[in-house]
Formats: sequence, structure tokens, C-alpha cells
Amino acid sequence: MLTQRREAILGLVVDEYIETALPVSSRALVDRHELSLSSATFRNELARLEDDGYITHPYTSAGRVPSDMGYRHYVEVLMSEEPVGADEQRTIEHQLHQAQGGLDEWLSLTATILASAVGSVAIVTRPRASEPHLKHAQLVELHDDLALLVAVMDDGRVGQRMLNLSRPYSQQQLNACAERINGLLGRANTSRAQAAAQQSDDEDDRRIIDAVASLMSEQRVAEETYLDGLRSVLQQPEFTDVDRLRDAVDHLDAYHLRTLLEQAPAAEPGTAQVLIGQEHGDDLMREWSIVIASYGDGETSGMVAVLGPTRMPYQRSIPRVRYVATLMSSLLHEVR
Amino acid sequence: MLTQRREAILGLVVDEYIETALPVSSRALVDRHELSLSSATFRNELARLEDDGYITHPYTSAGRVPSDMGYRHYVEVLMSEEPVGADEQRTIEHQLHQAQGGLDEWLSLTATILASAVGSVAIVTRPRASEPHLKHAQLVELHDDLALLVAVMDDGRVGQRMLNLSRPYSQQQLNACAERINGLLGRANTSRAQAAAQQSDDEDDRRIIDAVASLMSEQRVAEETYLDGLRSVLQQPEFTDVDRLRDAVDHLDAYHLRTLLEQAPAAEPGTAQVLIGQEHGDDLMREWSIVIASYGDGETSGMVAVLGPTRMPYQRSIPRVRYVATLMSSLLHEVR
DNA sequence: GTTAGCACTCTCACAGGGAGAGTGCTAACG
DNA sequence: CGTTAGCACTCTCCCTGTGAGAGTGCTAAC
Repeated sequence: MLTQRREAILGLVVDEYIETALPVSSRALVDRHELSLSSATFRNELARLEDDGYITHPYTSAGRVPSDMGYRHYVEVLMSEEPVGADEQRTIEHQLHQAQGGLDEWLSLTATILASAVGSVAIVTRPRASEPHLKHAQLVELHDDLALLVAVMDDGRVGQRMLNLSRPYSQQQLNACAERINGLLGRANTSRAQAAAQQSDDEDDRRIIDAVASLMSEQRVAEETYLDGLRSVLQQPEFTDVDRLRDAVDHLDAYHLRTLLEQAPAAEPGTAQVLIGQEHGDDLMREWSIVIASYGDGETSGMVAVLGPTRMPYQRSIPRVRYVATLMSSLLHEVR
Repeated sequence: MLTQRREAILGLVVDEYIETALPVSSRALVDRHELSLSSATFRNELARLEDDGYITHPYTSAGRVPSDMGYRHYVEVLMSEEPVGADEQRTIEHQLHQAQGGLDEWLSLTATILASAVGSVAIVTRPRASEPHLKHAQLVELHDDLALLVAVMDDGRVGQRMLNLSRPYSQQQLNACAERINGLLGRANTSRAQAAAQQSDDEDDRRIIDAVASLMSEQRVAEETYLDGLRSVLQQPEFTDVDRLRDAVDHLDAYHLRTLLEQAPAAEPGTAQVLIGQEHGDDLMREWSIVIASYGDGETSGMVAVLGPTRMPYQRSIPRVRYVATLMSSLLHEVR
């Protein structure tokens, strides 16, 4: 039973709380001058909002704080997004076009840009093909019977592995061998490569093809996850408590966040998914929200996300995550 | 004027403080039963040690805490190292030999092992040649006039860069081109590659050779620095204060630590260098100590280090850093 | 339905006051 | 003369209490 006025008040509460991080009182709402009502009236309405579960009390005589449900309603109905201004767009695109090093540099730059634009933690994952194919394999002679396998996948990943072969090969021989394997596996997916490894009757070929297959399916979390903004988010007032700060540091590592993101329900391309507090089901992060979008096409895709306390500036982060995701999509498209 | 007894007492103080993190009192020294003296005598001696600058007082009636100078004397003269036991050695070597992925996996594993062995932050840097040479370059066609350059250096680094060429090339053409460039730059160092880029009269060749040269000298701090043990070190009692904890998190990032390590004076191979508190000159880390050793040979080398509060278990960390460094040296030697 | 008023609750900051830990000093002891 | 017992003194830390302030919920009047 949310009357229109009650909704408006909820909006004010969330706005105010996001801004100040302080429980918002009836008095504070009066001072906002956006609704000409007395504090007593606000108090009545706040009590109703609390009954309905949109806000809570830390204790009897403190102001109100939005609940997960309150934020959810805010995000879906009440919030007005703060669009990514033309200037901001220009700056971002300019920075990205400056990057010479290609994909990796784009990704880490994107994480940095996003983190500083919203003041929370930003994560960008390297795009991966749902079904990766081999683009090119190369063998480099290292020393005696030791060779370095470098495999380039069609999603742009470059994997490497050292291999102990049965006998020494010269670089020429390795080149020939790589050529043969490229012919054999040209644009093969993981399972075809695995099958090919089974069939091969040459010891070394099998070893190499095996390694290619394993490189294709390999997840190198640390190197495929770009993270930034740890510092800035830890400045937030929610982390003035040592234990909370410690917990935050503990949980904000690439591995944990990567699995967190991977469990997130897939969103339509071009939209940002918001997971507030308990909604993402990871109990350790129950006071964190995630704004996440995927980029790329159906075949090759990655994720862009922002993580922050539930009291996060959704008005800013949602459009920015969405914008950055579409930008990455088109950059990726240019490259393919 | 350090009498023998005073030295022994300094040793006890440092041992005790490292163990408990509590300022050590004259009473605590009596309780250790290692020197049969009354607390009053300890008090007299402690006062002398303080006069000489080996220990300090947080406040009038607290116990004593070693100063940087106190730790220094401890490390150089008093400390008895805790050797890396046979079991421990076996476990470490076993773990390392399990690693299939080669160098990268070794390095990150080493950081993890070291961190858990000493309970502080461990850093391992990827080995780099002081004068890197190109081992092999490869070009992979991506799309139209876009190609991916993959360069393998003789120190095992694999660099990649996307290149916009003047016109589309087929993979065959790119192979030929790579072949030509390998011939041209085979085992070239950075400056020779740069020179070659100048001379080349083909637009695309120049672009490619330029990229090779830049990949050779490139520093990819995040990817060439393996860090672990953040969590465990933040559990230390020195970080119960929010601001200190925050500072620590702020300063313990790969970039900052990498420059810190690079400023460290080079140690003899096979030895560990210890930098205590202010000694390393980085004011932000003035309450941190570093135990650092390099591994590899004169041409290709990396660093292994442990960072912790000045109250760090030097008896454990010094021999372990040294051991791990020699281990890495021999692993690296096997590979070359 | 709105509002003024008021009692009530709870936090927070601050002061005061031991208790405890540890020192420095003095004087006595072997 | 080195060592030690004893003691006064200092400083922290924790506890408690208290008062101010903030904010609510309720009631009664508009």
C-alpha cells in the first residue's frame, strides 16, 4: 500500500542516506524543503514505511535507514538516473583510445575509469568465448627438450605453457610441428582438441595438443580480472570499524569476486543488473550491492561491474556501468 | 658500550616483543627464567639500553620496545636463525614440482608458500634479463588489417600487442613477415631492435619492429609481480587501529611495493638483505621491514621478498627468503 | 489529515575514578 | 660495587555515570 506521497518520502530517505551515510530523521526531511510537511507527518509516514519493510531503525531513536527492499524499490521505481554527460563520455573514450597496448590495457583502464567515476570497486573481466577456438599455436625452443607453447585463442587470450618433450627439437622442427598442429586443430574447440589428443599416435604431438586443449579451457582468474577502486571504497564511512574494514579487505579479492560475478544471473545485453544486499546470496557480502552488465556478443563476452556498500550511488553507477559495457562491446566489435 | 649481559637482555627483549607484540617489562624478563636476575637489575640494564638507543618506551610506565637500531643489532649479532627444516623443504619442493603451468605458476606458488611460512606479505617478481633479447616473434591475423603480435623474450616473458597494419594480410603473409622479422632481429636486444625499426623502409615492418622493441622493454608491474599474504599480515596486532589498517592496505599494492623493491640495494647472490624500518627510506612504510633476496644469474634475475611490520620474525623470514631464492635460482637454471 | 507538544528512549561524548602495570629511584645487603 | 627489595610515582585502560542531544511515538488539538 504505497501511497504516492509515501513513495516520494522513501525516495527522499534513500537519496539523503546515500548522500550522508547518516540515518535520516524526520527533521532532516523537513529541512530538504521538497515536501512541505511537518516533521510529525513525516514521522507518521516513516512509521508506515517501516511497517511495510522499506526502511528500518538501527535503534529506537535514530533516524531511518533503507532496507534492501527499500533500495530495490528505489532502483526500480523512484530513482532518476544521472546520465553520463557528453564531457564525461568524451573523456572516457579519449582515455581508451589513448591506450596502445590493446585489450589488456583497455580492460584495466576501464576498471580504473569506472572505479573513479563511481567511487566504488570496479571489476572488468576479460572477454571469453563461450566456446573458444584455437587461432594459432606456436612453439619456441627454450633449451634441450624443453619448449614453450604459445597459443592464441579466437577470443584474444594468449596462453603459454612450458613443455617437456621426448627429445630435443630445433626451432625449425618446432615450427614445422606447430604448423602441423595448426593444420590439425585450425579453429578447433576444446572438445575437438581433446579428441585429437586421444587420436594422435605421436607422443609429443599428444602432449602438445593436450596442452593446447588445457590452455583453451584454463581460467586464469588473477590475470583475467581487472580490479580497481579498493582504496576509495574503503574510505566510505561504513568502514570506520576495524572488523568491517578487515572483512572488506578479506572479501575483495579477485578470486572471490570472480565467483560472485559468475553466479550473478545473466542480464539482457545493454542493460545493467542490480543485486542489492542479500539478493546475490553470498552471505559474506550481504551488505554489498553489485551493478553488473555484460559486454560483447553472444559468442565472446565479459563482464563489467561495480561493487559497493548497499548505500551506493545507484543513480550514477547504473548508467555508468551500462555505458561502459556498451563501449566495450563496440571496441570489441571493432577488433573482431 | 654493550656489555655481554646487556646484549643478552636486548636479545630477550626483541624475542619477547616479536612473539607477543606487547611492550616487554622487567617482570616479563624475570619470568623467562633465562637470566637469573631480579626485575630491578633488568630495569637498570634496560635503562642503559634505552640510553644507547636500542629500545624505547611508548610512555613512562610501559615496557620496552626495540628501536630500528635494536632490531638491526638483533639481526646482525644476536639472532639465531630458525633453519628451514627437512620436512618444510620437502613440502615446498613438492608443491613446486606439482606445478604444471611453468614459470608463472611457480612464481605465484612461491609467493603463497613464502607468505604462509612467515605470516607476512611475500612478493616474488618475474625474472627479467638485464638486457632482454628477442627469442621469437609471431603474428596472428585478427581481422582485416588488425594483427596480434606475440613476442617471446629469452627471459621467458611473452608480450602481446595488437597492431593496425597499413593493409590486410593473410595469415600466410603474416607468417612470412614474422619469419623475416625473426631473421632480422634474431636474438637482438632492445637498442638493436630500435635501430632496426629506424632503418626499415617498409611502413608495416617498422611498426612491427617498433612494437617488438617496446614489448622488450615494457614493465607490466601487475603481471610480473606476485603478491600474497595480505590477509594474514593484516591480522597482526599492529593493525587493530583503523587508520593504520587503512594505510597498510593503501601501501601494499603491487606498484608501490615494486618500486620499493627496486630501490633496495642489491645483495650478494645467495644472501638475504634486511631493511628495517626507516632504513629503506620510504617514509610511508617507515614501520615496515623488508627481507629481500635476488635469484637467477647475472643476466636474468628476479626478487623474492617478505614484508612485515618491523616486529617481524626475522629468525624465520631471513632463512626462508634465502632458501626460496636459491630454490628459484636452480629451478630457473633447469629451465635455461 | 495535519500538526504541535511532550514524554520517553537511546546514543554519544566526556569526565572522573579506581585498578593495574611498570618504571625510576633510594637505600640496604652481601 | 653490583644486586636487590621496597616504594612512590606515572600513565594507561577500563568502567561507570551523567548530561546533552537527537529522534521517536503518542496524544490531543486544529
